[in-house]
Amino acid sequence: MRSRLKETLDVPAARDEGDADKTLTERAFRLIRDDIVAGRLAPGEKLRIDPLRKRYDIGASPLREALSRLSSDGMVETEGQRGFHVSPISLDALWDITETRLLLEGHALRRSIERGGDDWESAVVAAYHRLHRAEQRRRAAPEAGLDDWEDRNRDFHDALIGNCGQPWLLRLRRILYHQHERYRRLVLLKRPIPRDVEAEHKAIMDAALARDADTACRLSDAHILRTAEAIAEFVAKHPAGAAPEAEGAARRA
Amino acid sequence: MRSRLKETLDVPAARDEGDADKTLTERAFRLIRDDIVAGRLAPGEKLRIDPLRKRYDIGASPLREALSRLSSDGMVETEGQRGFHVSPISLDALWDITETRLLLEGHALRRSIERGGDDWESAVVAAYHRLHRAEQRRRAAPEAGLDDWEDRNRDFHDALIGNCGQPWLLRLRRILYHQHERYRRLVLLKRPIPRDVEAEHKAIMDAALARDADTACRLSDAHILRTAEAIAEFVAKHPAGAAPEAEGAARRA
DNA sequence: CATTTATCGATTTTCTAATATATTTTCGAT
DNA sequence: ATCGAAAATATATTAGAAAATCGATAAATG
Repeated sequence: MRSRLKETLDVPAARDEGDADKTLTERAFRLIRDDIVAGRLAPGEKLRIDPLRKRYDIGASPLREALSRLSSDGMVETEGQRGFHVSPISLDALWDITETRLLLEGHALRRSIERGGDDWESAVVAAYHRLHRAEQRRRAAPEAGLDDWEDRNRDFHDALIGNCGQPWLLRLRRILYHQHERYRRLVLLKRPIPRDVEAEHKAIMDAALARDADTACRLSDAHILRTAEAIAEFVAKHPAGAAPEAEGAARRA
Repeated sequence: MRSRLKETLDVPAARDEGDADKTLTERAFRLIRDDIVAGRLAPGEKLRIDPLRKRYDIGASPLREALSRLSSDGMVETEGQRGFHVSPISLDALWDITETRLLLEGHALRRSIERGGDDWESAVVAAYHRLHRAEQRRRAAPEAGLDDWEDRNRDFHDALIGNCGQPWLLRLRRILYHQHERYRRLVLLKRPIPRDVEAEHKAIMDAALARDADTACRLSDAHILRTAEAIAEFVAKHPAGAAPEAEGAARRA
């Protein structure tokens, strides 16, 4: 009778939501979102339809539908008859996102651990392994595999909380994760990871597999908070890009 | 520097998000969502474009954009190239939504109370007063003012948590509130409110104004849980409409 | 003369209408 | 009955037209 919670466990290393780009709208959605998250579309930048059409080779309607969905996810904003633009960033928003994510992720992690199960355990171990490999590879070629590392980092955190049995909780938390990822990557564009994130991941996994929910949540909170603090520090020093209104479209003047 | 948190307090009794329907897309978004929440579009019902065009007198593109946004909010689902349909309902989803909302609403309420402030207090009192008047009116004409009562009930709960200072928390919680409202109204279509909800509202407000966050959260949790239990009981007895796939479109056969 | 207000044109966004693509149903043959 | 091919239906997409906004220049006012 129950139908869709396949995101929960079935495909541990699956890509994000909808998976395969069955329609141009889905394709546009993923491409634009990834460009925003990766910083290739700058915060506050105006998103005019024609340039986007050429950039992605996709017609106006699918683009507008994708942008509509992204506006529901808070990645772009749309105002009246004035088109779309990438959501600006700010320190306030960073802390808002961080605290709310802390709340959701903590709850989901605890539930996930309490429910336990063999499938979940092996999914966590597998995801950690894949992430570990990406970390090693990244140490060799620091700039190269960032996209890859991000994918696996996301998969690892998804696997940890994926057993909580609350699709809505996971859904909302994923929105925040993507927002958080955007802030993080704006920093990672210019700096390497500043601390031993790998060890933190291992500690969280060990606590989770030992069914020690309190410790796992504490470590997870610290993990997220440390990241947010690093981002905040960076943003405070380099205020560039903080809600710069129009940027990147300085083609005319 | 900070820009948009006007939803938080500025306009206590404001209607939902985007307010005025500046574009047909916004208009379609609100109309369809309200029809789904009010049960005029049944759970699982297929949403074909042509019938919708005639129903709302809006073209295909704005409709599709509105449906795209609604799919991000979980009100409709879209699968590959097979169009849109109203999200089905289920007991599992009800509890998922309820528990997740409990988490967000509790946190937001506590924050809101802790931060206090005169503006917030008066907004809460005003919203309660408006709700109170609607309750009285509804006792006189039980069926009539349901839409009105729902608006004011939403405004009251919004006012309580609106002072938490976390726009993202409010944003995600609002998604869940609408989902919850949908389940509730599917029941209210056929039954009156089964308990003294008015007294519960008053108790929550009193605790909030007394800055007793623990009590307010406890009462709020109980309030939400009791509602969910009433819905669950009803849905268990009347399994009709639970993921009925295609319904209401039984025009052909 | 400086500042504001009004107006026009260019650009952009929004929407309608028509085309192409995919899916579902129907119908006939095995 | 079951399967497969073809028609019918619906969806997704493109192209083009209508509405609105923005910027610049000109007129009006203090």
